[in-house]
Amino acid sequence: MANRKQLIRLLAITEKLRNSKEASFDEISDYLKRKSEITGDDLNITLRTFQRDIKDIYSIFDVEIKCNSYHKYYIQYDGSDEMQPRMFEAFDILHALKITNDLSLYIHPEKHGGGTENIYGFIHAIKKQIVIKITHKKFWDAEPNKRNVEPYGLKEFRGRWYLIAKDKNSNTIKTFGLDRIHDIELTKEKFSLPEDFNVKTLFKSCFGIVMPEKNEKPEKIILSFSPLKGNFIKSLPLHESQQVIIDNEKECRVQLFIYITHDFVRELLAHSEELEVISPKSLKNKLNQIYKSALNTEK
DNA sequence: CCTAGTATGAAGTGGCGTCA
DNA sequence: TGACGCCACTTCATACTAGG
Repeated sequence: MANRKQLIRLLAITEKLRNSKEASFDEISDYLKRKSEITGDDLNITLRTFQRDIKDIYSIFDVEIKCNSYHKYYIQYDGSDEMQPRMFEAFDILHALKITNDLSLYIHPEKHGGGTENIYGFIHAIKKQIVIKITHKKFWDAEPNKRNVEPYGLKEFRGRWYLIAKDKNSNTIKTFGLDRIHDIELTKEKFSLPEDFNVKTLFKSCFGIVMPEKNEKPEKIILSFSPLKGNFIKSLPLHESQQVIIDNEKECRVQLFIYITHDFVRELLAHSEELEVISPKSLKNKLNQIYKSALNTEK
């Protein structure tokens, strides 16, 4: 299982460089020393381990750290965008819970509903490229099933964590809700990541975590919201491709470029009469059909 | 059957030499 | 000077064993 201390250290280094833009190894070392006093873990390291950590931070968190000509380290590329802060949060909570173990008499945390209790195991397997056996239970299945998967990465969507992994049975990339995974087991088998694989580009045109069918293509979607709802949609975009094309006292019209997956359709249904689908026609028809069948009381 | 102690292999770390 | 490969050493996690 992944070394908890090491992960805390990687987080601390990333945190330090995020906060102070750039720092020399000595400054980072000082920071770790101070952090050690707070957490009780000895996080002190030598330059050699620090250099290894830089590589680990890149492979686990997709954060690239470089050294400039003034002997200062800085974050050159931060691929963590909206995803990692939540991950850090999950770690922090986990870590805090570990620290406050003695307080368990007084504190009763909900048993990590998000399934994050296995997160160290997942990170370890992703990093080491180890095939894992997961016991997974779908919402609609009574019986959990076991399957061997190649873990590629983790993704957060609307407060839930998902494992992105290749199912060894069907040879397709799937997402598994962490709260649906009851148990993980590391196997002896290793795998290698496809060269063109990148979690971010994989989900670029997805609404959430539902993967499109093989031959499906992302589509240009134009939606018109009521002005009131529009304010909400503007502050909390449906997707990163969202662009506001009309914004007046009558409507707020936005354009998206994504796959029409069933989770996206469900999201649209939630906006009911405050939303009108302008295009494509097929999506408009789909929504109409769902509304119609919902009204059909004959069933 | 459970717990504490021990053995063993794996993973993490530090130091040194080399390269750019 | 920083990055990195290599090797030796340390630490950690797990399996195993003995004793209650």
